[in-house]
Amino acid sequence: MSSRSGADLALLLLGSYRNLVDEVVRELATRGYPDARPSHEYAIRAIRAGADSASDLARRLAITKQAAAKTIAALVERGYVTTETDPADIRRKNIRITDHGIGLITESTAIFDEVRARWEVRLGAAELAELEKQLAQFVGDSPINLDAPGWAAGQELR
Amino acid sequence: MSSRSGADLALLLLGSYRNLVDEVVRELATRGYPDARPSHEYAIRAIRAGADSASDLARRLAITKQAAAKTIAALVERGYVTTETDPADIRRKNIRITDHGIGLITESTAIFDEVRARWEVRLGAAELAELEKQLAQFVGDSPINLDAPGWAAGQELR
DNA sequence: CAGTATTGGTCAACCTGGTTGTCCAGGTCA
DNA sequence: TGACCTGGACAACCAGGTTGACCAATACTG
Repeated sequence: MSSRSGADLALLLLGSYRNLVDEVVRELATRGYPDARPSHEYAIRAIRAGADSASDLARRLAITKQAAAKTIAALVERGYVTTETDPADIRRKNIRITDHGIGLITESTAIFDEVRARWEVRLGAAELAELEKQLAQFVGDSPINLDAPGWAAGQELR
Repeated sequence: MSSRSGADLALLLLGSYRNLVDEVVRELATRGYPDARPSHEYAIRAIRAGADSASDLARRLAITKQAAAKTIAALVERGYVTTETDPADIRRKNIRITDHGIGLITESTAIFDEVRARWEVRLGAAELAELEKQLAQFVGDSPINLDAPGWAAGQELR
């Protein structure tokens, strides 16, 4: 007999996520990044982690390369990255993060951590750490790689 | 000093949610509901909870009435609900859940609970309950009503 | 009761973040 | 040289929303 239903659990997880992320996006807007979206942050992080081409980014984020190309286009448009064709391989277009892009993830990281710190205060450090450990278990048996958070900003599943 | 970053925490939450929901959708497909999507389930639950018109559903799910109308159209198309104009108010179109719709949420609820039960086995009942209590805190201070899970299947935030 | 305000629904256009499918030019390797 | 990857791009589409404009029916008010 569960005190809560499984469906509620799903809503709790999603609700917590959205609370956290919405807060970050909101705060980011007030700090000079009004057009930054979560998917941008994840993409820039992936690029920084080594995804220096569209195909590369697609693999990291576990999305199609077309989707990756669109994301990159959005990032370029907002000035977070630039692209230039690879001299060694004409097909390739190397992605480089601009200072503005660096600024974005720097701020974003800070805000994420601030919100987490607030949660830590409310829950207690040990409790939050425990919670994260438990969540990691649920994610851990997933076929999806957490290092590759692309599935993050996705559709619901098709 | 955090053992984990705030950004990771976000990913853990989202990852757990998607693991849970993907599992439910997948299993639902094998049990005769191959076209059921999470948003459908949430919508039918809201309807069952009393949202008997499009505007009503919109309020419950905290989406626009146009979006609610689209969702209802999808539900009708799939045979989960039917609509008929209210005899007492010609404008209104009352929604009624079909047997097929009842079947969907019955199965869905069962599957959600099954997955939750598996998590419970892995974590321990007390631990999972604690986790849910903690998540409820994060969601609790939200302006959004958890009884109204519509914000659930949404865009990232605009 | 008339007149105004609210409410339920619909159409149309658009957005985001993805998806297929098709295609080609440029590199890789037998 | 020829057969094959691989990076990228174009086009069309989808889900699940959004705005905005609008109309008809009901409700409220003087």
